[in-house]
Amino acid sequence: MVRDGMRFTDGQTPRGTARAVERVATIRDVAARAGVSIATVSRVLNGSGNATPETMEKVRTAASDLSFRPSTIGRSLKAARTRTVGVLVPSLTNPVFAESVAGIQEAAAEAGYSVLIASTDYDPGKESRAIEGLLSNRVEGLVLTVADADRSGSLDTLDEVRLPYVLAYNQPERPFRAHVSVDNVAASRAVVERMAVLGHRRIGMIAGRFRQSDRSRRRHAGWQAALADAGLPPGPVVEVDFNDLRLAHRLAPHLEGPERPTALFASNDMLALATIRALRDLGLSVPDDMSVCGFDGIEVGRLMSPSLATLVQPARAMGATAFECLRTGFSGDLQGRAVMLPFSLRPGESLGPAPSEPIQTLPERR
Amino acid sequence: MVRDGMRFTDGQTPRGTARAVERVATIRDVAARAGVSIATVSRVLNGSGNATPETMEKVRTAASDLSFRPSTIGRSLKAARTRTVGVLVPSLTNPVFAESVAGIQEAAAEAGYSVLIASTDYDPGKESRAIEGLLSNRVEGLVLTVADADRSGSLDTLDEVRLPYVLAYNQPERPFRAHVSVDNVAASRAVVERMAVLGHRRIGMIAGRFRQSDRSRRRHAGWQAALADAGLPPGPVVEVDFNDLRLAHRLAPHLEGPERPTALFASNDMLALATIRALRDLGLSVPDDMSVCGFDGIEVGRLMSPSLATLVQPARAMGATAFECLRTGFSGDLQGRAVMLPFSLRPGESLGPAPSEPIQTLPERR
DNA sequence: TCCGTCCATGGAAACGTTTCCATTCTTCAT
DNA sequence: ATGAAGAATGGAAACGTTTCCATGGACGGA
Repeated sequence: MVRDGMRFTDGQTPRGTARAVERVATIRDVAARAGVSIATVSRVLNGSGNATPETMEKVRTAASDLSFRPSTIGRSLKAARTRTVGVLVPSLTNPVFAESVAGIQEAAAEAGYSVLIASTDYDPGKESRAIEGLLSNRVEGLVLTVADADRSGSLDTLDEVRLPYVLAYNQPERPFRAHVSVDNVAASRAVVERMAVLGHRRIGMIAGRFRQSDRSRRRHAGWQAALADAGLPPGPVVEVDFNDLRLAHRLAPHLEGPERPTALFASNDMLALATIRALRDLGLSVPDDMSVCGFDGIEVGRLMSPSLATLVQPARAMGATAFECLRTGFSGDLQGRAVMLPFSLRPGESLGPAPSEPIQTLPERR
Repeated sequence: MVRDGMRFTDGQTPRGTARAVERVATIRDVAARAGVSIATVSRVLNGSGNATPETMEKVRTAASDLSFRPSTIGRSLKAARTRTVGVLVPSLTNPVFAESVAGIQEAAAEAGYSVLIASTDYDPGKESRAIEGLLSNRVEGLVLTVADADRSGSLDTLDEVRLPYVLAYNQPERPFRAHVSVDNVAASRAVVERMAVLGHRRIGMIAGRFRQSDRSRRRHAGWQAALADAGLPPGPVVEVDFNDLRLAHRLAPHLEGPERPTALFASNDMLALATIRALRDLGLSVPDDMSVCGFDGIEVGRLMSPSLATLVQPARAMGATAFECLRTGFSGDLQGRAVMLPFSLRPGESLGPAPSEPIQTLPERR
């Protein structure tokens, strides 16, 4: 029995490269040093089963002397549980996703889970490879945001292998897929109604490609419905690609003539920022010549000038909730679960009252 | 020999909860279905060793019928390699970190590595717990950004267990810790020199807490050195906390009198945005009354008005390079490796020429 | 004093891979 | 025809855990 010094139970010398890499201590090393069996070490360290105080002491010191850290991979193999979740988002650099990932990560850490991350860059190839990787890693579940939750090969795969997942931001039309989101239609209505209250009667929309985003579709629907309810004509809709945010030449055609909109609703904040920038390049002032309101509630919106008016989604809570939903759903049924989070309208300098001249011809709406 | 249908080699029924969870297929299931041994399955699927075309065919169909995905955890256990790296950043919601994480993730995916992510929120407790978690997960190495790379318990731990790591953004004074960064001193000098060229002679600095950030210290040093070289007096330095970005009351005292600065250099972009916001709240116009330049080069800076002048770090490349550095260093020695990435100055509307009155008393600097 | 309990501990199996080694079979040169 | 060489394949060990089961000892009650 070796009482002091690291003992390599298999008798081989530590493998090394140019730089001497010590073998990391295993439970056998701890057992040898403490002079007990590995079963006892496991029990003591996990607090399962009983042990003499002296034994516990011996094991604990041995473990700390060797700075033993139980290998989660050995543990996972035995337990058939990895305590790991996967996260898949289109992009980490969009603040709204970054924030929800932060929420997931925080909640996961709290619950003792690890987080494997992957991103798709809106590329279906990357997306499916990412999913494969996560599946191989035996994540216990996934929180993800996909382009279109109603037709997604990745989600089909997940359904097939019956791996639990919860969508974040996505709001599928077929509701059997668990998701956490805001009520995008109602939220968009709130924006448009607010614009109407401010006297705007020609309200356009800048939207992400409908094909590419269920959210964009929903938000467009809300915009449309609110306009109809208010008896306002639908303004121009500009569908833009997320890869090309230089909008000036796309917007210019709609900014001429007496029928030009006085307010633009952007289907997300990145689009709203790009819109403001483009308007400025075109010589228009926001909000004097044109009001703009975004959707997402990214933090930088508060810092810029003019500050960005936006529909705030609780991004961090969205991530955290999705994780909780997933975790509590591990042992139950996730099918059809949907959580709607509250939204709010954050006022900002980019959204002001409509210019006065057109209003004179209209009864003011309260 | 079972020829068709999934066979559970251990004879137990699939364990299930409320929702029938099928056991995921293992290599034994594939072997049984193909009528070969698990060794053969492994060889065929990994392309190691030879096999009859028919055998390969049988194995491949069996694997795909069962949608077999080799468990990386079984594999890792055997191979003592996890093909996983850990990433640790202060915050995922700061765009500059989000972007570097994106770079890491991209490079890692390319190289067939998985990415475990954790964040610290500038909380040492969270930081050490995160490190513990990553160590337990047997990551092969770490890319991380810490508050102060010269005194970091986490880095000491990593050195102790000899786990390879590469710092991103950090630029430790003691250079034995591998890192990828820009030359922060030179970069800051470039900013200040540019300001001088534009006629500014009283240049202040808004900096993150020096205690909290080696970068902030470096950038401050560069600012100081450049001022000295230009024969300019050091302007006011405002050290701010990252948790409280309402700066108006901090800035106000320095904005009075004839000696007030005409330009402010912020040690990072989030600070620069907050500064612009505060100035605006105080009734000053940027850049007419005060120029502001940031440091980081976050993308949203381009979109806002006024657009943000900033010292651009190649954040994505920083992440990608750090990962590559780590990966190629796995088998070698990482000690003392330092990579300096090029920086550039992005002009922006927030940085304009100095107001004319003070210039008349000064020889213009070229 | 003896028997039955319970407690502390150890042995060993199992989880899903990869890989070394051994075995069988084919093939080719002598 | 015989032996050697090589190809195809299978058996089994190993990786680091957890946990079931067995064993031995202490202790209390009759």
